[in-house]
Amino acid sequence: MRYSHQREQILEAVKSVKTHPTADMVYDSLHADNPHLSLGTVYRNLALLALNGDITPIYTGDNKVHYDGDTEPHCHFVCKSCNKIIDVFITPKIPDEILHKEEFKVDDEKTIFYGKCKSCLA
Amino acid sequence: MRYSHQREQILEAVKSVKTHPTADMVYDSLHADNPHLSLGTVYRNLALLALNGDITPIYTGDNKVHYDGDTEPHCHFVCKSCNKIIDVFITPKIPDEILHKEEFKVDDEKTIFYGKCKSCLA
DNA sequence: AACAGTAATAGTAATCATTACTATTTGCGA
DNA sequence: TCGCAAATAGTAATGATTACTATTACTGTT
Repeated sequence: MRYSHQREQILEAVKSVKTHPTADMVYDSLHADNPHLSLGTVYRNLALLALNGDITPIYTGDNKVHYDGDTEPHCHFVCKSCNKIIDVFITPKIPDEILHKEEFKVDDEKTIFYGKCKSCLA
Repeated sequence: MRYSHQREQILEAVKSVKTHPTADMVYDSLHADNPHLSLGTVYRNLALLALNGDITPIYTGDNKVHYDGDTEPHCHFVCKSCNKIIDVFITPKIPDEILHKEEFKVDDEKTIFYGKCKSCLA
């Protein structure tokens, strides 16, 4: 994988925020300073960076892929009202009985909690 | 919510299989016997049934919503090669420290394990 | 420093899942 | 049976994502 200025910017854009942005959000945040940046480039690089383990995709069910710049294993909370994603710094533990199944070999886990955030509860 | 023959069929189609079908798959499985069934009806009813708690949506990251007819709390395994979804009958336990957070109130949890299934490992 | 080769980008078009819209049908209470 | 609101069928529209292609720009070599 060759260096590209765009990829570096995209990685930095995801790493520098705690908002778990989508491709569209990353594009918006960079487009002002880089008018020639292409949305396709953002999509392709987010996928590449995720494949590379530099960022983590989150599938909340809102029909958009969000990305987390923090690759330390942790969980997420999703507000069913406003769709906000909040980091939950619990280390998910893959149960031993799952690790030794014959049917499959697990190498990753994603846990999402759903509910209502503080401001939506009020 | 008023009774409809289509909704009953759609619910039955999801409940009767262990394959975690998408709207498209449900449509295909019913369309042969019901040539006038509309895809939009399938989508609308799957969403309704999920809202009602009769089926459970699964967001694996393959950009399609899958549905599980088994509403007992359990986890899923997703093969990163063939995208097959396998039930993992572990009762996920929401940790106490999460249940008593001030920032949000949790009322649901979804856990997905990722890896390779037996046949894709071979 | 110029060259060549190839990976990456920009810009646009296409795809695919899902939702919206509207005329028609149907469940169901009066 | 009548009437009405809810549900459907069929089709059009939307929105996220991917594909395509000509152009650009890294990077190893001379």
